[in-house]
Amino acid sequence: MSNNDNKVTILDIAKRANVSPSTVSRVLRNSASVAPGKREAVMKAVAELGYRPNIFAQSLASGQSMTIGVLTQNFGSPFYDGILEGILLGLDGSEYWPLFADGRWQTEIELRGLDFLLQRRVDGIILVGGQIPEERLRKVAKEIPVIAVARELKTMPENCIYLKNFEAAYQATQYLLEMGHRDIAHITATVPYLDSVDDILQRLRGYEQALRDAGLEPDPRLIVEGNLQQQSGVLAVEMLLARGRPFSAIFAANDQMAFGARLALYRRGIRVPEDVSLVGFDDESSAAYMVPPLTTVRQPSILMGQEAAKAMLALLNEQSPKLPVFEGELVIRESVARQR
Amino acid sequence: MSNNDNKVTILDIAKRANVSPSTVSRVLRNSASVAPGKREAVMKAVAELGYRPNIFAQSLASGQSMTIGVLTQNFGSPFYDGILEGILLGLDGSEYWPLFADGRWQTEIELRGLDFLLQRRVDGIILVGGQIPEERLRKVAKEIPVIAVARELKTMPENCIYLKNFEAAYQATQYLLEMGHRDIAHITATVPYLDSVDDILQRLRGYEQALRDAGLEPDPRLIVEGNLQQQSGVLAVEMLLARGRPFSAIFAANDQMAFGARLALYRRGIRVPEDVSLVGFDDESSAAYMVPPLTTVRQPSILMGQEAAKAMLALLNEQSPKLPVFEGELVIRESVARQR
DNA sequence: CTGTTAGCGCATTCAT
DNA sequence: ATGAATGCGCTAACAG
Repeated sequence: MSNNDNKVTILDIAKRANVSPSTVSRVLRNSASVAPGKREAVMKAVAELGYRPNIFAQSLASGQSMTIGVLTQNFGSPFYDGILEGILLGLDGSEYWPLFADGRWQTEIELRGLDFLLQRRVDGIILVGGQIPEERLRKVAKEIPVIAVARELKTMPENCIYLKNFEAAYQATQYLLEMGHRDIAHITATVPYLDSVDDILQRLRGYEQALRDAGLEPDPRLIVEGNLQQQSGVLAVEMLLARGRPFSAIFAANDQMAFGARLALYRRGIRVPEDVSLVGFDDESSAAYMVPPLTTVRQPSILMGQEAAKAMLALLNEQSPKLPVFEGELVIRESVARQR
Repeated sequence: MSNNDNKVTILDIAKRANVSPSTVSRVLRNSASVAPGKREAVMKAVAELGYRPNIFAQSLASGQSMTIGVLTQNFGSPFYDGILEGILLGLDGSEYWPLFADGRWQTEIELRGLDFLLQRRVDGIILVGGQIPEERLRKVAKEIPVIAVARELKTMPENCIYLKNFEAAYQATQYLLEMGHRDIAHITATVPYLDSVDDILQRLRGYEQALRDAGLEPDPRLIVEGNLQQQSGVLAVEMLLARGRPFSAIFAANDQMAFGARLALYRRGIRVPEDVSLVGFDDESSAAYMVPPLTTVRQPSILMGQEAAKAMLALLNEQSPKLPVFEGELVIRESVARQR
């Protein structure tokens, strides 16, 4: 079919430079010392002929693909895209190139994506969230390096970059308590085809624990469930309102649902923060531009992605990086008011 | 180095199935008819040995990489991510896989990305926005199919999927005029290292033309310049306010800047839409969740991405797709009020 | 330091 | 319909 080879091979430049193909290979990948004169001749020939190494031949011969598989969950979602951006940044300048696959929060699709990446012979895999069973991951990790971002793997903790969701949620809830709130609602989430995402569950647990430590028993009527998307935040608030149980604050498990909640409150004429205070999670960039700006927990997605990329490069370089664990920093903005 | 081959080659399954390697290849790629018995034996062996074709060997031998290069501008930005999501969707089910590169709105980086994709021997290239000179693109297009999304290529119009920015901006401005506004500000944009992005420029032109057609001369004091990001919308409004030229409406060249504008107005105690009406562009998902919801021009990013992917697949299949041109639909929400 | 020789795994003639 | 042979372009021993 339509083939895009400029047909210049290592052989052509070998002839042009009056050396052997292997010498060309050597200077190109700097794998052994070559006489300065020949090196120069090779470089010259390369430039003159506009030579471009055929990556498939390279990979076939060397066994390395120079690619890193990135298995994400939700292409187009602010938080995950931030991580991807970070990975891109972290890989910049390296010889590796990312190969993306999207699991769409469905384990089956995710597994297919994993297979695809494996078939593409990626040299390493970065998981962004997701739900692939750890057992499967351990099998993969025997073959190639595996790093998980925004997911805590119980059985392979040394391969994860994540945020302490429980602690961060605890802190956020505690802040609301300190501001005098006693009736604090929580919007948690499940995703389609899946009962719960561990991160989100940890946030719920942190919320509950903070209440208990303040001598309050979590009230099921104050806990509603969305699906991480904005629209579900709208519905969650409407459900909350319908239940008739009064509340003075809402803590949403992510910013997107907090935005939805904000809109629902607006539609009902409920003011933020005068009537109800609102706290989100993730600190995606829109959070600072909500009206009023949203108090939220900062999850440094870009940084996390960068760290993941760096760790992967280290692993590919036979080193053992120590991965950072992130604390969620509470970013206080005007969406929370003191409750008298 | 760390090599991840399960070492099962076409030869192994040839032996196992008592056929020749070429027969195996034939059944695997369905390139010629094979006796049902042998075909079955091959399939069985494949399954039993867990055979996975080596994609590099395939590519090397066939000259096809089965990948499509996607050159984007701003990984992590809502609008472009939407397009990427669409491309992913459109490619789903095909044998092709996307390879992403990010130009970061800098022509130099973009050109490097293009080279990288070419070196990766992609079978086709989808450009998402960007500024690569058309001359260069035409050269590439001689080798492999090229499709541009969200960018109008003057010299190769049959390869573009874009939105009529001028007309859409005209329409949005006209709407504000119909609502009684006469003093309409516009937030346009340039990006770093670049004077202007053509899309954005077209929106400015559409705005100006609508004013003129209504008998109003565009007032330079009502035109401010951001950089497409949210924060620049804040600054733009502050600049506008500082100029002292009254206005009753703002039309921002994208939603992100509209969000920034919204915040700036809020901070100044200027109500939307009672005091100032606001219109954005793109209809990214947050627009509907702004408070109040943002009137904006819908640019169907996901759909555009899907169409691009489909068109690319058609081209790779030696067909000539006719590409759609999108009209921007004005989505009317509460951020605009009638001016008395 | 450098050239020669073998593959890497598969697709594709060319015979049969 | 099928097997044998050749080559894709490059890397990596292996000799010198």
